Amino acid sequence: MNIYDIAELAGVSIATVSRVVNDSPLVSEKTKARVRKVMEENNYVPNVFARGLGLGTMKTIGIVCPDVSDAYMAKAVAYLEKNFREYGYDSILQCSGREYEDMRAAVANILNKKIDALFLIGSCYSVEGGDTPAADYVREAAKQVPVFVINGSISGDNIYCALCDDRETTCQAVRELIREGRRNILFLHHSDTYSARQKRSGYLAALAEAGIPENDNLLFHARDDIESVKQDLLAQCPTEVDGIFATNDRLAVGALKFAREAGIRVPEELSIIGYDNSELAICCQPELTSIDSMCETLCRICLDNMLRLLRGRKAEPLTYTKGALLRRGTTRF
Amino acid sequence: MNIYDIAELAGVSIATVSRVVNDSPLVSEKTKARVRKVMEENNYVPNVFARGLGLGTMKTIGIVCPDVSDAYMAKAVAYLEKNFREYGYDSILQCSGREYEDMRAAVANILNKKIDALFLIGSCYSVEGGDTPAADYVREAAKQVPVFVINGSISGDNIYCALCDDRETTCQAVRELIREGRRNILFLHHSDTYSARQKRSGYLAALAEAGIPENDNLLFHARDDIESVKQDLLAQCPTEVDGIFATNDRLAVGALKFAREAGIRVPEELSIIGYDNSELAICCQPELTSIDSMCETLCRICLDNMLRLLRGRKAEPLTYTKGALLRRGTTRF
DNA sequence: ACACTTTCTGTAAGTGCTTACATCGACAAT
DNA sequence: ATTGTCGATGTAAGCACTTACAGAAAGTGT
Repeated sequence: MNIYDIAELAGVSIATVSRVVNDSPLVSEKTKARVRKVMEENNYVPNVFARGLGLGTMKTIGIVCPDVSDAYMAKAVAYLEKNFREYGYDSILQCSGREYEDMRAAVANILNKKIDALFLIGSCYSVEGGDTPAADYVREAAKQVPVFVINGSISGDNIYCALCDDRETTCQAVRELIREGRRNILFLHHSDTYSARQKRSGYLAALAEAGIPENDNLLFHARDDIESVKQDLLAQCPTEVDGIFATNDRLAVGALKFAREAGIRVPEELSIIGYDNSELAICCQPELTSIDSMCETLCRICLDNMLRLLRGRKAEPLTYTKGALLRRGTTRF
Repeated sequence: MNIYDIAELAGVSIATVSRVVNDSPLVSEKTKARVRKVMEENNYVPNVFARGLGLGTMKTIGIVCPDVSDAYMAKAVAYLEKNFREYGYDSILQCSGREYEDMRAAVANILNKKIDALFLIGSCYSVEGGDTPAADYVREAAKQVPVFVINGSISGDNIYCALCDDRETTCQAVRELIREGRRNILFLHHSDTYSARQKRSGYLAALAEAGIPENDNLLFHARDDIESVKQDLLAQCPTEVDGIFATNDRLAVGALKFAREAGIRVPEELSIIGYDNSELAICCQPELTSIDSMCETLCRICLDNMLRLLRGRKAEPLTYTKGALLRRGTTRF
């Protein structure tokens, strides 16, 4: 059942059918109605490929993220997908893993699909100064199609980023720990992404403000699963630590488990703050004080930028939001 | 840069270029090499739409799930997407929500994309006897393209399901609770999906085996977020309860929080078992005994079935796995 | 040297749609 | 009656590929 069949059945030309499909004002309401009826009766659906060939676009948006099974990314993907569809776009998804080459391949592959826009999720696509190899292929991609980065920052033409001001947000959170009287605050991180570095920078700034000297022993690198974090801390956590700022909730939960095992009371002797406000935070005991990193807000910003762009208007290349500190049981404030 | 340009530059016809792209044995190695070189130099990529038009397929697989931000589904999507790509397929994703009409629309929409196979994730697509309205459109879809259902069961031609034998798995778990000496075991559930009914059936079977009479007060319906579950249980949990079987980990964690708030010791006075073995399970204290519902195993089965089918061989319409009980701190066994 | 394969390459006809341009009828203005 | 205008429809040329079929080149056997 193709456009010719419909044209024949409706007694019009294929051009008219095509116009009806696209709801062109060039067709009279009368013929529109007639053609539509024939289409419904034969449940005709235009062939996407032919359509794409003619139009050069298929109304799809590509999403690339390192790993959808990560809660933050899953939330973002879910939100984006839902909203895209409301505007008539479908999404094609590609999980790239975290290796440079795989990410590059993922982006290259998804570009071949003639997408109308590319969304990247996660700070692993970020670039500090703006000139690491990882950013190159994104800039390359941006030559073909607008690129939107959620929770990451890449400078360049046709690249639009929305991110949480992790530095400032972290700084404020650490300030609160200091106000509680904590002096030996551990910075617990896993990877060395842009986002992690921003957080570290905010952490150091808060210490500096309070006149607390830096201490390299307090920059603690751990593996990224709950059990390993616990083990790593049990093995080498400096004894004087009275506060832990973790770059994500999983690490924070690991820290909490470490405290329990080490017999350290939380929050009496040790305060813990997580990041991302995932479901893990309200799952543990005491519930974890965490930072809402505004996943959906960032998605919304990128989405709005995209719509603006598609309507021929200007979009904002870089937007910051601030995270919100959610006070719960692992801190005293 | 299209096939004509490459043909001209390489001094061959477009047919030859096309054959090189498709690695046809009809082209001599010599010309293949020459054409490939030209393609690389100009980084030529065949147009997907034209390709799709000619071939009638674009090597993409559709995935429909109610909600990717659910941990189980996210895990499945991640696994599938990764594996599809290994076999040269891309994935297009659609989150359907849990409403019947939305699910129907999602499936209809994704079918228009000329996908090569359709994957459905989640038991909300399931059908007990095989004849609820929800199954109709899936059967309709199966006329166009093979359908694979992960953790759900729909009978029909060209539909291939893989699911965890929730009934038997639940039955075994409840048996263990009984062996522990529990007599008043609460069945804590949220929705009324096929999967939930299977679990209930297993629960009842275990009770029957042990000669424990059914008690409707012990079939407890709660809302599906941690805080609400806790509230619901605080409000109306029968006092004699000494065991809780929850249909997912979130509910189980809610139950754990309830116990803590009600001053009931776990596992001394109350045992709790969850389902899905999500990260939540190892996050709480004591860690949650849970059932691994074999997400990736089920995905693997469907994937294998698909590959078999694409190679023209027969696939298994219905495969069961058994879940694995992971004993942790919320039970005494 | 000839016929006959075999191997490789080219020609051209799809594939189903969009859209610039042409056409046609109706109606208004002259 | 004649020209002009405008709205509705049709014609045909893309769009970038695949592939059946034709044909040329090369190799084989006699």
